Amino acid sequence: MTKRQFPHGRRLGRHDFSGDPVEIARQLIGATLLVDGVGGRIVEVEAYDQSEPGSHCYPGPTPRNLAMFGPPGHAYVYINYGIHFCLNFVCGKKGHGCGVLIRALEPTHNLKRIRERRGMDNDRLLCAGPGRVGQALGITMDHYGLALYQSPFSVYAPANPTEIEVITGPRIGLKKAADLPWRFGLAGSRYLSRKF
DNA sequence: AAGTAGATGTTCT
DNA sequence: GAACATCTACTTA
Repeated sequence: MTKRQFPHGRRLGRHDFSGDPVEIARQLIGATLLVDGVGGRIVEVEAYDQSEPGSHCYPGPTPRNLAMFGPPGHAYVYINYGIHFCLNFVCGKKGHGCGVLIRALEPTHNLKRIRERRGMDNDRLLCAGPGRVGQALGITMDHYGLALYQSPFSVYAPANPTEIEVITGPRIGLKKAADLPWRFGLAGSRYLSRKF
């Protein structure tokens, strides 16, 4: 009998997000993210923390960033350039602002729906960038603050965490704290937003 | 392949 | 007003 290759490991719970955002960002590479059953494998993320000026939570709690000061394991959604809905996983401990921006997915679940939402057939570009991920998954402000371990979200650990090669680099699009190497990606993936 | 401009609206100075 | 954790379409090579 042949060994069954499962697409992913166990479902992540709230405790999986309570920790250092840089460490969690690294571990999220290769995980699977679904919203209402639509999504794919996480191939690129960035970490953000209250302690550095590149982060939205650097100034402390505001109406916009409040979710990042709430419990870990919830969604922080922001609108970028007036157009794009970008999704973050809130990490750390309640009261300390930090999170992980989901920058790119390898689409694996319900490609049909993703292509519809994105209005294109080029699989490589469906989820290659935070704005594209938001559109592909149908993210809106309705998702702000929702738990990642409950419907409509589901996040699954990688099936084979030891075989995943993670590459690191500076975060994209920042003028402040642009030197921190807090961008992480799946080595060799063709679904990255940009080369490392 | 690489560069530029325009879209579009909330937040910050 | 300016900046902004970006994307697309269009230009130039």
